[in-house]
Amino acid sequence: MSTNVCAKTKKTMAITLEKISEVTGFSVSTVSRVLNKKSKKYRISLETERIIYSKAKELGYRPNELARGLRLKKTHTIGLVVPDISNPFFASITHLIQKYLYEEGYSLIVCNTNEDIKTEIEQIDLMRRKGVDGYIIMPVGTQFEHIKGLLDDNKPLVLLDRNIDALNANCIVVDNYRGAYEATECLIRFGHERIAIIQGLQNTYTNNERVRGYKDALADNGIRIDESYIVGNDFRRENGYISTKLLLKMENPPTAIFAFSDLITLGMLQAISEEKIIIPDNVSIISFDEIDFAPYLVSPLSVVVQPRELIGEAAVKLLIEEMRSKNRLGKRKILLESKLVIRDSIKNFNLGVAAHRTAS
Amino acid sequence: MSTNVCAKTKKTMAITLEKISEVTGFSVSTVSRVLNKKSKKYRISLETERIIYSKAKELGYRPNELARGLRLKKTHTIGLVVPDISNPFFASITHLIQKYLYEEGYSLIVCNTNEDIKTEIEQIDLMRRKGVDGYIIMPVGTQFEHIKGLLDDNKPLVLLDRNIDALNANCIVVDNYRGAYEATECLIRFGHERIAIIQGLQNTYTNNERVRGYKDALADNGIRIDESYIVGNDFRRENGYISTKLLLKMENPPTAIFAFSDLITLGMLQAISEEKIIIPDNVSIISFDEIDFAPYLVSPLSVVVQPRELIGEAAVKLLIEEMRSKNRLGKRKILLESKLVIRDSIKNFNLGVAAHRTAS
DNA sequence: TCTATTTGCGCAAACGTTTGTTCTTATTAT
DNA sequence: ATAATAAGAACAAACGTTTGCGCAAATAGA
Repeated sequence: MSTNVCAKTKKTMAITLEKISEVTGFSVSTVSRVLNKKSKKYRISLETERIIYSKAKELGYRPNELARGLRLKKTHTIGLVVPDISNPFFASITHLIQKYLYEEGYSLIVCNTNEDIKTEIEQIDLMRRKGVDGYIIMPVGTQFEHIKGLLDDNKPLVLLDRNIDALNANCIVVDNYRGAYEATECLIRFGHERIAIIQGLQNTYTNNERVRGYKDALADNGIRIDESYIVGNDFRRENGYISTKLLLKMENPPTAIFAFSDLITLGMLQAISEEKIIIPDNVSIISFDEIDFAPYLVSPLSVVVQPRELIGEAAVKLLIEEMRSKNRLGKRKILLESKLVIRDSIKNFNLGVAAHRTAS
Repeated sequence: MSTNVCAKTKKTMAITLEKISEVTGFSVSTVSRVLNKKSKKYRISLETERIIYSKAKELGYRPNELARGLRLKKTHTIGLVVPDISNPFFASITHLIQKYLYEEGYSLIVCNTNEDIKTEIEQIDLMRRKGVDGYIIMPVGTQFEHIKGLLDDNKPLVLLDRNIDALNANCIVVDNYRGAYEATECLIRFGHERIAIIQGLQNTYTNNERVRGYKDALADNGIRIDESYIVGNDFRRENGYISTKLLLKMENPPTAIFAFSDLITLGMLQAISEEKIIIPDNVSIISFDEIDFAPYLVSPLSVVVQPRELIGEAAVKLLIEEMRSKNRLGKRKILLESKLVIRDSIKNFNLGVAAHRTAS
């Protein structure tokens, strides 16, 4: 191991093809071909192959992926853009994406945008410069010039969780409209009419769809839409807290609140707890996103579950497919179903008691 | 924009220094120097600078970071190795690390090891080949040859959450021993003697320390250590579920259970719920790791909180410092304090009632 | 006017790969 | 014995940067 120490700098130098070439006496090209398993194709003798292999192993050769990427224009790295990786929903998806990509031999560069479009633009630009082979993006908003630019490179790209209609890109989304519609309808069936929603970030795809589902459910059931029951503007906890406080203080407060994310629900629970209000007796709640602890809350929480595993798996599958068959196979838009899980957090006015537990 | 389309392949080519050199008539070196803000140093005229800048902007020049990395031996990328990014604790830390690194101008490559040493070794090797500038690692176990190899390159490295004593590396850990000791002691003060623990992965630093804290607390209070109350071997949910079932089925079941992770607690709650056992009347519980929903659970959960923000921030700070001052400034080991938060999940035998709420 | 200095910029090597082409030698066929 | 072929391996260009050095022209000093 003393062979890889640079004489002048005394620093250990990385083992390169050249070094192996020197010690074996074969040219760099031959070494490269052997190590890339191209011996047959280039008719390298078995003896040569054996020598090179063993020397490479002995020296602990490790190919320089930068050089390789430069030459090959392939980095085996995928860029993932996510709004907030500390959100359990996104964390879970990230986990799955990383897992599947690893199985396919890809690494992952992860970027948080914190729902900030400027950061998103910068981060995507950076990934592009780093030569990632493809992108999985959960975009912040409806602005998309920077993503359009990406499509022009024609590197594979899939939009996740949030679609941008104006963009001809692969995308995988959950049927947010239907999820919200069903949740709202369920509340209505249980006798609620004053139903509030706490929105997430406005003008995001998911939020728009959910609001639409909510409104249509009300309209279809002949309930007037009261804009004062539509509050909030952020998917985070603080929004849930403040918005709930506001709702509870109304002269005619809602009998049910529909929170548009798990973190909003967290803030909401805090507010409700502080106000010493009882779920579901005084207020019913339902939330978007699975919450692991939902069944064990003071009042087991009803939720709209999104199929995280499917989302992560489908994203990688789509991306890999597009990488394999580089010829245009048309962009695909995949719509996944959400699932309503009713627990005790909804009061059933028709029975005069709490809703019957349907699932755990 | 038609200038960047390759005549033969009809594909859009990336804008390179060479392309800018062609259209402006200046050499590649001059273009490079201008774009790297080295005009003064190399005495490039302001006029030239202006021309090059505007052309670069017009063409949308984007430096190839692979080439740059190859030449400069710097990638401005940090490798993060995490056991399970879907775990809220790790997700939260990852988020913070990414945030701080971004502020410092670094990207993040993230690897999940799923607590598997083989994956860890592979992933670290891959990062090394990709030329990351530094590493933040939450190692799986106590095996460390592969990490030692990293130290030999002398790239900055910080071990997080889990220390490896045998390794002379920077590291940031929480005082797991003390956290476990205090939690156990609290249970004892409340009159518990049959205290069980559900361990995480054995032979990890965190687990070892916690077990040690638990045992010492018992010993110091004159309680015999009963090995049958020490169960489990994994930080995940399933372990919590199964281990709890086993504990509850014992002929002489524990009056309190101390879960070594949030996910273990989740499984535990499921088991307790299925067995229709009441917390804290029939069994008291306390858990390692903050759980956002802890206050709103059927029985508000007592926890040992670890300072996530500090962990993430300290990790990045240490790493950056080591990168800046490349001269050896000695490895540092930082120990952070955990905090005990008592809620209603612990029965106080001394009062004959549930513990008084101390904090929310 | 002649030399010294400064100004402005280009040449070319290097980073570590991959791969089409070419070159040498050995083998086979005629 | 000669030509054709095959086997084995080396050459060199290319990927897109950065940077030490050198060179010409312009300016300054004498």
